[in-house]
Amino acid sequence: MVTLPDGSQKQAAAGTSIFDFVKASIGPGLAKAAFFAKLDGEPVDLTRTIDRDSKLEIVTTKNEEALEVARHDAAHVMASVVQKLYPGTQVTIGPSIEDGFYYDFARETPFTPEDLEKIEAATNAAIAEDMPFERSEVSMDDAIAMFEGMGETYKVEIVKDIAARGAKTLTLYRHGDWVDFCLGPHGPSTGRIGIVKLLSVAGAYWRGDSNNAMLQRIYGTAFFDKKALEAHLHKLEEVKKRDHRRLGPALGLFAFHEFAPGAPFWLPNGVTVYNVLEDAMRRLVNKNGYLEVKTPLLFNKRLWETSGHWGKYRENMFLVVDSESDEKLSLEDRCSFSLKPMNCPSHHLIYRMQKRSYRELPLRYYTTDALHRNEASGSLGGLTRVRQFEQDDSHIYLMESQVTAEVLRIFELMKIAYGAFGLEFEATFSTRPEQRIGDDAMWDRAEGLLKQALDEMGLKYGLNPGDGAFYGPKIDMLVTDSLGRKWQTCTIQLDYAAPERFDLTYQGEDNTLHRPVVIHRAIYGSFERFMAILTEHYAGAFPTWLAPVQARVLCVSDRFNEWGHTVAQQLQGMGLRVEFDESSEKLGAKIRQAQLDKIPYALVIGDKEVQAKGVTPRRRGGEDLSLMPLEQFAAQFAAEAKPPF
RNA sequence: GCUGCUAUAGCUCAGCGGUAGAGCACCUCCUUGGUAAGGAGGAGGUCCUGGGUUCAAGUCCCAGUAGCAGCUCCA
Repeated sequence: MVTLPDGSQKQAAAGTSIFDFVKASIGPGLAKAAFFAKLDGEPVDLTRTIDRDSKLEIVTTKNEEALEVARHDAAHVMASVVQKLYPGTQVTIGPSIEDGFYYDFARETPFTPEDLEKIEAATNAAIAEDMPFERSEVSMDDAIAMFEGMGETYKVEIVKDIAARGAKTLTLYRHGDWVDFCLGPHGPSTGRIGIVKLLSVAGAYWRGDSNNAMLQRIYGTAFFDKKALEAHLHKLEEVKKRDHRRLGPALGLFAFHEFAPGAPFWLPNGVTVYNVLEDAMRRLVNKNGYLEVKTPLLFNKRLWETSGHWGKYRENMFLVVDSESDEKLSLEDRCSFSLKPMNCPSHHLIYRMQKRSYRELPLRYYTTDALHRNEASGSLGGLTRVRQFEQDDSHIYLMESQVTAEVLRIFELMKIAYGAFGLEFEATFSTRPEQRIGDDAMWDRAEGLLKQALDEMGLKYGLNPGDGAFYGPKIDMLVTDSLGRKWQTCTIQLDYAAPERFDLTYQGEDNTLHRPVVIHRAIYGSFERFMAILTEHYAGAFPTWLAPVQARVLCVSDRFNEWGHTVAQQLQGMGLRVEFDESSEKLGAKIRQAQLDKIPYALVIGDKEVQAKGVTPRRRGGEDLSLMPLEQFAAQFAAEAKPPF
């Protein structure tokens, strides 16, 4: 007896394949559209036989999950083609991933872009051959012998691992004369994959470990039809257009120079946005009991020895040679100073500058100083990974009993800040890792406090067991932008180690000394990364309150310049960021330029406006407002330009 | 840091062994034009840097630097 998703039940003769059952008992149309099935929830091939009462769900090519399977099919086909075209190449793994798939190959000579074209063509040709995927099971010993015979050393290694985990048999999938092992399921045949497009080659370490051999990874994607593929490629183009690395220089926000890799130059427009963000955050934290401080950028390494950075983080620190140090010493010994990579240790020093009372807690220090981290050259990229940046960084010193309430306060600030940008956020809760300090009782308490805060906030969160810092559990925030992409912005971390290392204390109500707990938190995270997110989120068209230039005055002819200048000056006098277009272009060209510069308002001035002492505003989207008196526009413009927090 | 790719005018790119090109931007002049490009003229380049091959090198080879796609890393 087979139960279908709609609850209906149908009789199936024992031993019939799912495909035959569907064709006979449900309909040939569904059988034709079917890609794989779920038998009692377990994904299986359509060739799987039904041998007991079960729930059956047919997954058709309309379903996203089918596409995932098809992409895995595509990875198999591509691997088979690569081994034909390039004998001696070993296969390793090839999963389907978001939006596509990849396959890692072991080969002396890397693949060139020309190779990729050849492989792509041959892959699509193999798809056209419409070879069925055939599933079989073999014993582990047979599997090992088979892959050893084929000289597939990586496969042998994986199979041995699987055997070591207790598996008795291995599932093989064959199409044509090519075989690989894999859990499956696969689609019915190669012909059902649709169309494959290969995108890039890159190196990837075997098993993701940089001590291992570098493999050649080919990335590709597959779609059931050409139209869907083209839509996907078009979407990639659109994302590219929003890329902050392209928009930043084009809109005069920021730029990079070879002489300072990983350190942005903030151009006038970018500084304006940066400052608006920074001012808003400063107002917000000031209203919420934070105390702003500034600390040195350059510190004696004794600070980092105290904090533990010298041991654990030195590779990422920019060390500074003390010119008065003994030249005979090693270079590292001469580097008695370092630029700070984090603010926490210097905040701890301030905490220690006087005796603290429980009455002062929670004590919240806020800093936006520049931080320097010597990130690996290959990991730099735009504003999302830089070597010099600033954070809206805070360290909060409090009693354990205050933690939950304080975390809730932080969530409230995040809600205000992210809400202003229309960014949704969710949380990931990371708990105790294997390597950790403190006893289990401490971790129980700490995790309980954070969990309580998450629950009280009603925040959606996922669990990341074992991913906490060695010194405490943490909450990571993921924000979702206008394209649905997720970005990690900040973490809220509980720290039980720093108070020990820095011997931080407070005098309690009971007149004895106690250890405070430290919370590390930032809301934007780094201003640099946040600017990147916002630039792409808004596609460079910042809302009026953030826009570097909020309005530009455009005169129909320079005969109207006098009133135009009056308008610009009056608005500027109100603190609004208004420009005057001096060019001798026609109005259409000026409008076009304002639009390309993504300025929220173009203020058109001609005869009528001069007569009426007014302006005719045009919104960035193309919407024309009607002629209105300057005072009226100024009032509504000023309201719109006011930061929301 | 690792693998691969890339580097030509401010930007986007073409050129590919024989003394440097286009579009846009920029400058000058003309045009005074009502909602996404008015016209004409002009200026602008140690073709990333350093080596090598060659009679001859943006053009081929090697190295360095930076960027890009990934991998590793990411408090």
